[in-house]
Amino acid sequence: MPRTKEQFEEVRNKTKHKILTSALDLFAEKGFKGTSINDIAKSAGISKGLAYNYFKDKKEILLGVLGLYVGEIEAMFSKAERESDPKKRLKFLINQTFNTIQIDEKFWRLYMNFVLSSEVKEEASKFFSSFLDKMLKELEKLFKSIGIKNASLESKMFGAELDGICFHYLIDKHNYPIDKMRKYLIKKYCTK
Amino acid sequence: MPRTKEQFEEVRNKTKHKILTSALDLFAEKGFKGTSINDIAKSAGISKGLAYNYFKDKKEILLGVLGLYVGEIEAMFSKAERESDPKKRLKFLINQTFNTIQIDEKFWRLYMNFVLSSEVKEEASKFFSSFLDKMLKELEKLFKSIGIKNASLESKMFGAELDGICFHYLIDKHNYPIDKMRKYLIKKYCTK
Amino acid sequence: MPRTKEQFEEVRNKTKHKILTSALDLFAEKGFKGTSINDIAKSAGISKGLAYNYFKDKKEILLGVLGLYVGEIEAMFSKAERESDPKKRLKFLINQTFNTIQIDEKFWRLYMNFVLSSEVKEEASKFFSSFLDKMLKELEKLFKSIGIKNASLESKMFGAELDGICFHYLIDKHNYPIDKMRKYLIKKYCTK
Amino acid sequence: MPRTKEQFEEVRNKTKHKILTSALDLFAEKGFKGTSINDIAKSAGISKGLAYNYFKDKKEILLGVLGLYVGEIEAMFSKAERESDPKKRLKFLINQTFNTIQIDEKFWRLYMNFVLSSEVKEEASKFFSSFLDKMLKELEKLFKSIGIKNASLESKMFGAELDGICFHYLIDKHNYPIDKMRKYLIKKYCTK
DNA sequence: AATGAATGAGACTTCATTCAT
DNA sequence: CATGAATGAAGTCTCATTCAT
Repeated sequence: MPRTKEQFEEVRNKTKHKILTSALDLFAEKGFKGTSINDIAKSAGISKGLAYNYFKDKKEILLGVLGLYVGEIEAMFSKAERESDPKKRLKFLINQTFNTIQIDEKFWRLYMNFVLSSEVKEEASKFFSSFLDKMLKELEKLFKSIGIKNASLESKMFGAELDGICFHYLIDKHNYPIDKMRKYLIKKYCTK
Repeated sequence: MPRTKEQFEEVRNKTKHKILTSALDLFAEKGFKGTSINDIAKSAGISKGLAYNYFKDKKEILLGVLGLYVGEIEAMFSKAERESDPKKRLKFLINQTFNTIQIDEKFWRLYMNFVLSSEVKEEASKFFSSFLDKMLKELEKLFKSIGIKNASLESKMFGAELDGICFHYLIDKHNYPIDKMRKYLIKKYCTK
Repeated sequence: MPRTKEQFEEVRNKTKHKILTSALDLFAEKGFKGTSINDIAKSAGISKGLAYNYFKDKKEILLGVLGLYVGEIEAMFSKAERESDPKKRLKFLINQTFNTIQIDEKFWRLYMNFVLSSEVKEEASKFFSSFLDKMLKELEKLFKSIGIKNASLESKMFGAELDGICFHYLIDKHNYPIDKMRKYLIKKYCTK
Repeated sequence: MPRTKEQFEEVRNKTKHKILTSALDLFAEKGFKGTSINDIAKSAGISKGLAYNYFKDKKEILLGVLGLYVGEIEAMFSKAERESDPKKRLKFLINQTFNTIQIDEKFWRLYMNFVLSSEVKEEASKFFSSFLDKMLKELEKLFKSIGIKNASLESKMFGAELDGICFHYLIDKHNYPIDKMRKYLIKKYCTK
């Protein structure tokens, strides 16, 4: 008797997720080109061929990995919207950003790697660039509503600080004083 | 007799340099794994085989590329030393950094790409990490001598700003207001 | 009790037939190697696994497809036998041949493809070669009984004409004047 | 010291030719899909990788094989042009065709296989179809100039005879009376 | 010093076939 | 009887590296 659709669905989801998380780790560590399907399959505990039952090709796996975080990031922004006080909203965003940098470290490593490298030209680049763009626009709006003068420049500097901190944290996460940086930023931007 | 030797030497150096600059462009654009020896040789106008006459293997070419800039960066720091006034020294460093980001854009793209991903594990990573470390230490010293309170944190924030700006510039160099950012930084850190 | 068995049988036959006709279409269009079991299963509206419930492997499907037409062709010949007048018998054969070329176009495409290439060496080749041989022998007998001089050669030429016409028709069926060719042949061989 | 261009050229031509003739044999016997690059390389006595130094991909090898004969066929036609007497010209063409069928048997096997199969859709199909078309047009013209009534139909029948004979010869070349067929055709079409 | 032909390992990908359910 | 997840072999293709000349 065949399995029910639900049973298949569940197996598929499990395997798919295992592939994606394995791929995230490997891509983040060794880069896209530096990671073979074999690496991913082994790490996910499946056969090379099965990966192609779930993803049309290697690029699709990368996009799948990115997809894992799209929802999360958008959720963060829309959740921030609910906070009407601009400074509190900014504080929330800072905290969330620092949280995700530490929790989803692998993803951010991927982000930093791919937004510049264009190993996978169109697909990933598009994703990352648009994300950065969106974030900077959002920040500028927020800075304006806080009443910061020269919001365009200030928000860009703030964005640079965030990405610079993320960058340095990823390079040497064990020694980087990320929590001090977080507090510093909150004090600087979110108090009168 | 020595004449001939010198001429040989000069030809060798020229060829070597052409290989390295070709490689830099290609690595920066397509990544290390994405660039073939053939690509480099063609771009340098030589044969594949000849490249191996100058470099033991592909990794050596990468290290050679990095070596191109080691001297330059160290020169910058030691030149800054000559300026005794700390604020002027910082100003000099900021200006030099922004200059090199724009002039040696390809190198910095490489730097940002490799420091995280380690497509070529040890060799390049080591180079880049140690460079970053050195720079941050230097900055902290400088901030202290300027008399900035909390120099450790402030210098790290300043480092993050520099790298963040570099990062965003490389992502979208045509639209990024890099000169405004430079002026902003100088005003912030180098005036009373 | 027997009722249920018959129903089962009917379902099986229907499914089997669907697989075979789907396979014929695909084999004729994309070749044996160019057609996957998945293609066939999808086209037949069943699962990949079920195909193996009906056929041991891919080759068996091909043989099954050929089997679909064995009966038909033999029926044609034995039906022709019933016509005692040799010229009428030849006329009948010509008409039947032209009919089947147009109706069972896919099969004849398969025939022409496989008789030479032997993608599937022995099985299909044997089938097709023996069919051709039989046909040519039959024709020679017929030509003799009509009283044609040099029946061996003439019948071979006639066979070449039939296969040549089939060949050209399949290459460009929309523009080929197949009905004119048919009439021409009948006039040439079946009238005094 | 590097080899001269001529030396390289010669090596390349030799290897390329070996690849093409090996490929012709294999494609003719086992089909395009049924022949692996490994098969070809082994048969040509080279490494798999080297094949790609000469041909961009497998399709290019096929086209290269076809190219081997393009010149030959066109030469045949233009040589026939020089014979002003139409019947003699037709006789020449018949003889040449039968010669090439026997000498270049492998090529004609390829032709018959590919013109129908569309294993390699566009590239090869185009080549073969246009060749057939051209030949039929040429024949029709020739038949008209001979003064044959109903030249269009007669020339098509003649074309079918040629291809049918070729077809049957390839199926069973050891037993097929190809020389008798040739004489028969010449007698039929080229004498008063 | 210089060339590019040649190799071979390894990458991506496909697919016939098996099997648990 | 029926499903499609899973495997593994095999195929296409790339590329760092070697080597004869």
